[in-house]
Amino acid sequence: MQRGRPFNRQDMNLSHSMEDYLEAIYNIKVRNQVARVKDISREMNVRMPSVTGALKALADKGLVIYQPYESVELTQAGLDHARGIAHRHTAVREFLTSVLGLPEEDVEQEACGLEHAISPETLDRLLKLVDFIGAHGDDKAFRLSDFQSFLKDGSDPDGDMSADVCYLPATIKSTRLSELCPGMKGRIAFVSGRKPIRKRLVEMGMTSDTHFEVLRTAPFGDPIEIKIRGYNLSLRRSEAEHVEVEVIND
Amino acid sequence: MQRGRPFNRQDMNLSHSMEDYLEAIYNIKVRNQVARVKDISREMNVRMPSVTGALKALADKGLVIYQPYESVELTQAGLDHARGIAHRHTAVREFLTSVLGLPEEDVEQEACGLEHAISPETLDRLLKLVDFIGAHGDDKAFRLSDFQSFLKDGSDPDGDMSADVCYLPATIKSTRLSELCPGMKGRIAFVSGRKPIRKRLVEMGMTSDTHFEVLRTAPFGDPIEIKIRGYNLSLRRSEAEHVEVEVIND
DNA sequence: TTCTTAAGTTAGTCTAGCCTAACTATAACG
DNA sequence: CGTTATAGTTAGGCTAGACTAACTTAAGAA
Ligand SMILES: [Mn+2]
Ligand SMILES: [Mn+2]
Ligand SMILES: [Mn+2]
Ligand SMILES: [Mn+2]
Repeated sequence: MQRGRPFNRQDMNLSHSMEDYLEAIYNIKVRNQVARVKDISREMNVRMPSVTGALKALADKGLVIYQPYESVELTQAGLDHARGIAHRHTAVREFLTSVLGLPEEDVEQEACGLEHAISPETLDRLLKLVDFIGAHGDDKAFRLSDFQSFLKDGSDPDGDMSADVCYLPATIKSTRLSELCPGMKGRIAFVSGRKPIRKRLVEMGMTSDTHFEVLRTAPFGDPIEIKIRGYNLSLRRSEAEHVEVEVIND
Repeated sequence: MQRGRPFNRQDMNLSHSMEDYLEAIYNIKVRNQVARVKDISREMNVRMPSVTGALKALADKGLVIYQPYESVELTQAGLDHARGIAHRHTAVREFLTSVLGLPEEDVEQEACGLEHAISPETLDRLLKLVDFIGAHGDDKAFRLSDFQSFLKDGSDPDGDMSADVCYLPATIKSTRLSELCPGMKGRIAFVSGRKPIRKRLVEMGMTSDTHFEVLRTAPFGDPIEIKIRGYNLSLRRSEAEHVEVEVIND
């Protein structure tokens, strides 16, 4: 009851449909670097004119850059938003499979329906629940109160996941390079931002599909050092924020 | 991705909006016996002409009986459907509060958004998760695998909830009288079905707002014996199915 | 360089779901 | 029994989001 408007996510109120378009664009770009109308149409199972219409609406909201006949670019706001939706999707999927034990192949559609109604607080706790249960495995016993206190202060009586300086939820499959922790590996998906920034990063070797490993990060993640193409490369945080990566859990 | 149609729930495909109308009608009837346009309008925070339109749509689908200027009745199909939505709502709410520990007052809207995207399998497991954790309380430890095997065969190593002959999930706040287990108490909410059936049940004392307790049920719940207005009353299952009750956890 | 074809856009239609404004029915009251 | 207030309906408008049909663009093949 009380059919009100959804949660305030950064002052932007997107419909389920617009969120799905944004999510699709993001996922296609992570896979393919570029997202074209046909790709989106195929991914979402709608006709191309529907995509054109959605792109106009998203462009009006400042979330994508859309020039007729060109491949669609995400703005910084659009990218942040899209990443958020994709994270909600994976968080829900992982909850359904790893906590509720539902079969992988059945949960995709359901996750994509639920993701639009997940509040920021619920997302946070869902991520933590999945990680908490993942860390405990199938064997180790725990109390609900253990989880509740882990929620509050990050403490865990069994010590498997307490107070990591750098912590990325296991459910997250793609994010900014600047979010990664030392030891993590990944694949450069695409580089965002304005031309000069993109150019500079590409010249440093941050081209799509290249694999890398994070070597170390300074206290506030600035700079971040990675191993890429056999070289060690040091990036400023402001640069690493423009590099969208797919996390690889070997 | 893949914006397809929702789950097949008894061959009926209701929009989120239509589900909310049905849920509101059900909840109002559980509280008030009758649901009028104004009540629905207030409950859902929409204007009255929107309600009139929704009622016409629901009547076309055979879920409500709608005669201009009269209070709205649920058909048997509509009642079943509505009860299902209300159960999804409460299951989600209880999960959010008792497992994720979110504050009661924050979760209503979110539950009402999520309920529309919950599959039957997920509902089932969510109900069981809440019950399982409820039965274990905050203190007793358990493994995820305990829950998983409880899901499969209803067995629980700690024995608190194994193999109850009669089992009603704790999250369910209102249902048919025929679903209740011996020892449970409740309040008659309303009686459904055609006039002669309703009349017969009312003559037996099954009038709205009357409190009762279930004394015992025969193996397949037929007949069911209750204590009501100081008398013991025995009902056939087919009759008890028409009595919608609010469960009272004293 | 022209032809062909796939990708993309435009225009127009339809449905769901909300709204306001204006009209109508019902019931309660004097 | 007529008046009046409230509940309810009808008519009409608007937006979002899908669709088809028809046209346009751009890129590769001949
Ligand atoms: Mn979705
Ligand atoms: Mn999704
Ligand atoms: Mn709802
Ligand atoms: Mn609800």
